[in-house]
Amino acid sequence: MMYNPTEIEKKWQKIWDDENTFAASNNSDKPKFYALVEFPYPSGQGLHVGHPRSYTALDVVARCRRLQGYNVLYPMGWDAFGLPTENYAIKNHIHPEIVTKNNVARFKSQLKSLGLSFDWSREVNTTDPSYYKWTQWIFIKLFERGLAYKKKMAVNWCSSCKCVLANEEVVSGACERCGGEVVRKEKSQWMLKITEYAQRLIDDLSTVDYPERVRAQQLHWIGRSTGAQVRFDTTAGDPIEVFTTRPDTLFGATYMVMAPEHSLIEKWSHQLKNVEEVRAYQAEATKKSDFERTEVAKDKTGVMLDGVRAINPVNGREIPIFISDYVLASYGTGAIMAVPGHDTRDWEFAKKFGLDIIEVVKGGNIEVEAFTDCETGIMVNSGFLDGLSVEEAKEKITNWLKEKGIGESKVNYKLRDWVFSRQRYWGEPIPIVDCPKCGFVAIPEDQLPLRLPRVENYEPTENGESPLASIHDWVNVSCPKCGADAKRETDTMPQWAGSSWYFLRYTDPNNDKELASKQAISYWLPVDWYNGGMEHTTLHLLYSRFWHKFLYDINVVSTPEPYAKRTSHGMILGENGEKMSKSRGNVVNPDEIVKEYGADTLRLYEMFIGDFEKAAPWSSASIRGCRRFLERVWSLSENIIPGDGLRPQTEAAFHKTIKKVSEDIENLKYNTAIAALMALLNTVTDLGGITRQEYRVMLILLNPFTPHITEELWELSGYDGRISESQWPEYDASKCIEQMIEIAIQINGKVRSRITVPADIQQNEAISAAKADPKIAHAINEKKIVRELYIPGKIINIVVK
RNA sequence: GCGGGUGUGGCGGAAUGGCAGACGCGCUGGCCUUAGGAGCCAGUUCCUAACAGAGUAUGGGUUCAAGUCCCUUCGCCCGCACCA
Repeated sequence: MMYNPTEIEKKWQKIWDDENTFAASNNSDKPKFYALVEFPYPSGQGLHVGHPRSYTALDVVARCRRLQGYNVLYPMGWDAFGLPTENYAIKNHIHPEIVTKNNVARFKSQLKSLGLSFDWSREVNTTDPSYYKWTQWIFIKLFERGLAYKKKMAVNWCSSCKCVLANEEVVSGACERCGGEVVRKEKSQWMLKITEYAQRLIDDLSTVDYPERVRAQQLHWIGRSTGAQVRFDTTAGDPIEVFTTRPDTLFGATYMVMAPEHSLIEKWSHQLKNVEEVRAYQAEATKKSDFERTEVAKDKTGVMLDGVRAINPVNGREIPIFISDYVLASYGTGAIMAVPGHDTRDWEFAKKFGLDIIEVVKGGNIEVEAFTDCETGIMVNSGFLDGLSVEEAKEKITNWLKEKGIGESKVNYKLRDWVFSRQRYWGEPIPIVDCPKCGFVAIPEDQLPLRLPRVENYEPTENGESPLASIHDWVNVSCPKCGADAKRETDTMPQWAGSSWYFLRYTDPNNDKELASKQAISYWLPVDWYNGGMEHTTLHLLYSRFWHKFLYDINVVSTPEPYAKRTSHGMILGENGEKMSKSRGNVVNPDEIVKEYGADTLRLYEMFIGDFEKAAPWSSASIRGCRRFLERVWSLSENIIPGDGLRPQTEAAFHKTIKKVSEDIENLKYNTAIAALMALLNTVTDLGGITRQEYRVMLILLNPFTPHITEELWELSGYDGRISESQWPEYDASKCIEQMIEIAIQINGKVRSRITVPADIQQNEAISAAKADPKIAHAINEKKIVRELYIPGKIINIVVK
């Protein structure tokens, strides 16, 4: 019989559906295992070959765990709010709801064709009112606890999406999604206080199993730095507060710099002799985009405030104050003390403006460049700090500042609060009413969900308001608290809202009383293994950790962290090694691969393609090798030879393969697991066939990777029940050892010959056997043997002179 | 600049300090075939007719033994980037 993947794949997909084979139970005596992949955004382009890499990898884990006796939850859903859908809807005059429905249907049928063992009865969709009811509920809880607030501030504005962006969504000055130019805009926005969780987001990274690159990226993004906040008095009376990580260099502070937006400048305007010049510089700075302002190689610019000077608290020296855009209003206090001797930026600025540069740590040459790498240096020109190490000086000066009441130690984070409003239609409405008397009022919980109104026109407006703002009967409401005329918030939530808690909903997807029952959450959480893309490290992954911690604080979830283990797959590139994209013309469509080779071949190939964590180029030639392998597994069913159990000559090979495949699946080494299975097939083929029991083991080991063909061969071979309900084989370590082993013999570390000896041979016997080998005997000849080593089972090395 | 990776055949890639190149692709030769983008067998790091050599980006070191550990230099990828 021929291997016909199209036929058997359809057959088994239907059976799994009909029999609910992969449904997880919230009540089970088995140990639980929660495997999670990032749910996709159902785009109009359909599934990309990159999606199955992640989905198959965790499908392998999920299927393997089921065979190992776990109660496995492996769910799937749709992260369906978002701009592309809205833009498509605008362009084609179809409601986003319809677009979403169509895209979801297409994605779902594509995913089903891959034979992924999702529990489809738990499917969720973030755009479903019964889902976003709870997204809104969480927002209200955040609001009630002061973690959601509205603030007028400079925001990142994507001029193409006509929408604000979070800091995390700006990539080198451009919009993360569309690449459009990002400019600064003053707007009143809903914000979430993620900064309040900064320290816990750092601390708890040590309690979870994340790849180093993910951990490092999050730490860096949160950007904790310790130092001191110091107050400098000024001749104008108002002090300037600065943050510094180097309080030890205070004696070297020869000028100060404030961000152009700093509020003191306005206050001092009447005392400044060069107000015009200052105003001009401020205007220039606001006009610049973020990208221009943060260009690194850029020359330092600035204006000195003429008329106000600061006083260095350690020596009473009067120093000038500048404004410059190299100081950011949004970090620290928006002002710095400049120590040009020991900070590169300050040094450049000082050189340009002819300011004093004082060496306060010995060791560098401050005439040539700032001496920044000076943590081990000794203090000089620093009064009572002279002679101390940098570390001692830090401590002494901080204590001194505290005693004098002019400063104290301080921790700062680069992380900013999360800009949470979007001026768009296709998102969750923010459930807040703005009442002239009561201020912002959350709508009562029993009125959730606050549904998106049906509208004719959902195009963004030029003035930066949400399309919802023009729907008068929706906007104008009475205040839920006092009944007065009030207005609804018309912005919607960002794309990241729904995905910040979706993994909780899977545990109890139809609950209309709670986002999920406490019981279901405590049973399933934390997620045991979460795989997803690196691109979400400082977005979704960080956001969802924040929300989870908040839900932990209000006693909705029972674990401080949502994911016990995170892994990250590499991208699948086009055949030319470049990122797949329509414009490059190197896109591979998974549907066509399934049609030509079958889903099992696609799955196997994507797992075999290379190191799971690294990017790998697609190869339409290599995939044929995977199909060939499956053909050989198929025809092996017609080559069953008599015999019971494992044969003596295959026993070690099988036990070793069971061990290798089991371990490799745990360690993301899918490629070598498959290589081991290929090698096992070669072994039995060389022996002329396979016994029934051997074939059974081989099929189970292969089942997580290629579920359809193994299910079919299982049935054809007449084994009991379904392979998906069978048991994962166990290996016996003592049986992994071959009876006879080949050992290499080295002379002075170079391999000169090999001998085959019993595995349990003793050192002296092994060495005598080695010396008896003619090549070795010849090589030793009359030389003096200095040393003889036998590393059991591995190598013999004879050192001669 | 900072952080995280990474460098091995023609290609994707294997190798708890112990036989470098597993497994697959491709390629070469053969068998089978009317035919082959099918199948089977053999071979395939480089140099060599063969023996012998050389070989894991670079230069050094540790070791009986180094792709693997330590130091140097170089290249590439990803993230962050005037964060005081």
